[in-house]
Amino acid sequence: MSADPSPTALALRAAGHRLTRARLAVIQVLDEQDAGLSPQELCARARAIYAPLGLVTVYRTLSLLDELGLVRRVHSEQDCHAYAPTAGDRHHLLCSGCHRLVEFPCQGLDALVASVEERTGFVITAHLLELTGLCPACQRARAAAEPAPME
Amino acid sequence: MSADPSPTALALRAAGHRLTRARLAVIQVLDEQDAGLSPQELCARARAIYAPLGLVTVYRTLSLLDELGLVRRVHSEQDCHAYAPTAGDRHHLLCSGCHRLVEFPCQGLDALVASVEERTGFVITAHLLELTGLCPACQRARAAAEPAPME
DNA sequence: CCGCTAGTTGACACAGATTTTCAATTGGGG
DNA sequence: CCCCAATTGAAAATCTGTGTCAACTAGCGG
Repeated sequence: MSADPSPTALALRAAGHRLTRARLAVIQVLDEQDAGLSPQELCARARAIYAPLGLVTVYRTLSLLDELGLVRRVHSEQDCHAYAPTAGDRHHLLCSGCHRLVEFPCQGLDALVASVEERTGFVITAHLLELTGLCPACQRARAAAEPAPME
Repeated sequence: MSADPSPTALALRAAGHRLTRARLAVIQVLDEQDAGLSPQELCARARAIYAPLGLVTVYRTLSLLDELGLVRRVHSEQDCHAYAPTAGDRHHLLCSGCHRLVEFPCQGLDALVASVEERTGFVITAHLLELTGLCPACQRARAAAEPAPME
């Protein structure tokens, strides 16, 4: 009941900001979820922890955390304004049929990043990779709907 | 004055849509720029070509072009809703210092895509890759501003 | 070349999301 | 424990994006 090992909260305090109840509630919800949450969803869930929390404060807390690099914005096609805690390099695989979102770990991108850095002189600090395709179920559904592929 | 080789316009007509002045203006602006443009910016620029253009029409045109895969949404951190013409598999490299947008051709992603397809059973049809980093100029600027890296 | 019709358009109304404003509250150093 | 500046929440102001509808026009048929 005393240990509060949330690295996010610690980082926030280290940056000279106060650890208020509102912020702790937001951080706790963010830390528990790793799927993207919109400010609205986040606020709703955080109210279970700290009832008087206002949506405005959620926005402010998110932008503060974002500035400090403690959360990341997730850009899915449908919901562009979801936030997730900064955790490794996760990427998204989106089904264009049923809009299911699958996450997969980063792998095999290092060589590409290194090559781009070399060619452009940039120092790459982050990457966003989203693959879009058809999941197995939607492939079957589509195959059933379009009998002959015309060829 | 007669040749209008805009492949985007042709594709639009091929899909059974009318080539109206409003749409042509939007397409022309999109084709001229390859940095991401927000609907607002797009509308402002397109009005130089076709003054009565309404913002509503820009939204409609963009979503139509998006459906047909003729434009792509660029998810930059600041402006999540910018659009850029789809041109092959180009990817974006965004400088977090000066917000410059550089494009680079797709390369070295095939193996990763194939591996994800194999593991998930998805058929990947598109991919969005955005790298964020610091361009050479901003690296220099930053180095000058922060004299000693403390180490 | 002309007229017709359905696809399109622009203005306005509307719904939501995000920001600003401001007085009241509160974290945490002294 | 006190105090002050950082922070908060509510309401209002902005912005962004969507739905509605009468007027307009691209492009087909003649």
